Amino acid sequence: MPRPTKQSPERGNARLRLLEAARDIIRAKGFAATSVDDLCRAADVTKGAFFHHFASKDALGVAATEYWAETTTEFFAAAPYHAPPDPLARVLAYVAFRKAIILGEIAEFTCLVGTLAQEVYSSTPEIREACARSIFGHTATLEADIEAARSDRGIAGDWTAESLARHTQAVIQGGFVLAKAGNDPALARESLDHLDRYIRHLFHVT
Amino acid sequence: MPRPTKQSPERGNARLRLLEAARDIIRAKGFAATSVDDLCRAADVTKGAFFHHFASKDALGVAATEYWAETTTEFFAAAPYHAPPDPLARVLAYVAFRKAIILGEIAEFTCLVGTLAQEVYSSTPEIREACARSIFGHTATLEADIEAARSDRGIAGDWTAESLARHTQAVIQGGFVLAKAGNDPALARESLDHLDRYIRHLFHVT
DNA sequence: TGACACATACCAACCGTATGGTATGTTTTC
DNA sequence: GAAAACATACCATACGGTTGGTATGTGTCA
Repeated sequence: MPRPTKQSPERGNARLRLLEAARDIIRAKGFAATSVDDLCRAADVTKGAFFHHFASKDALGVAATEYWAETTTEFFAAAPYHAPPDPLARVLAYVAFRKAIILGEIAEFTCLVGTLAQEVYSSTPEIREACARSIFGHTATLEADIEAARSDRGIAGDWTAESLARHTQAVIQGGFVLAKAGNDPALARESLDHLDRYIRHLFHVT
Repeated sequence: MPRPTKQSPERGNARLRLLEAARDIIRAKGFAATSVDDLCRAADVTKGAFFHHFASKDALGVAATEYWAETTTEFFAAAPYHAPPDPLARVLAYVAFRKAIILGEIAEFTCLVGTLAQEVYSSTPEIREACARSIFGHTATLEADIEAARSDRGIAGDWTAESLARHTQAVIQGGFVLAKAGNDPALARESLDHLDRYIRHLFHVT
């Protein structure tokens, strides 16, 4: 519920700006190393505004995760990989798309919820659960195409669409970890090439 | 350089105990959320001992990473997956072994350097570099078997042994991220099944 | 329609504590 | 007795969070 004023049109944006700051700073520094002051400084608001919108730093973490889930859902929904009429083509286009958007600074293309989950999984269950909703909500959007491709082509194997959808995320997240360790985005792209090859193998296409 | 005493045989172990505490606590809470006092308490030593052995908390981070690299190197060197005479069998045995050791609490089977790299990659380059040495030092031990399997069997493809070795680590690390997010070790094991299937596909075996 | 009651959005200053780190003293071994 | 291996006591600051307050908007009823 932003309420801009005639005098100060910035007013009403504090919450959103804090969420954007959280998205960017936490991906670079991690959650624990990001202070409330860091966020306020980046969002150009005071601490009073912070604690007006969020009951605690942890609550900001949950809100930032949910904000990430919403924005990424919209982003992927609008992405071009849904275009092909063939389900398998859409799945492969998804993998290609994920590879194509690995560009620029590491903090810019890596995943907030992967970072957060890895860091706070045991200390802050609320954040962990929000991360799970984001990740597995996304896998759910992939599952339909994978299952359609599988039944269309009469593929039988000891794997499920659900499991393969999750595996795509594991490969992506793992690629991010290696890219961070090696300080090289190519390490993340490389694993997506293997994933592409794996899926083609599963569906007997080249 | 431990120096145990006749009176107090605990003495001389402070450094090692701090490293063990770091290994366990950082995997559960993350690096930034782990305080020096946490580590001293767990290792049952004082702050004086901590800063006698480590110049700073960051230096402890580097040392803990190196300690992790050494101990895991020994652990994997002694593991049974080296037994098969066939290189491909060894590679598949490695994947099976990695799956088999995913047991118990999440903090106990997940990887210190993956967690650390994800958290401090941009804030503390020395730790990030130590993580890279650990991870890519490990992939180097896999490369020989993969390459031997590939040339033995005359496998040609647009992938290298080096790249596949790295991909195994990406899948493992990504599995850990999903296991943490979903609070379920089975999510990590599941991705190793996909990795096993992928490698068999690459080598045309069932 | 206007003014009263109330809610929202935000700010500046402050508080108690936990933190990383230091300075100095004591014990133990070679 | 020198030096390593600790322990004790302490410091400065950064941290998450609180407080009291102001400005601005909105619902409502005479």
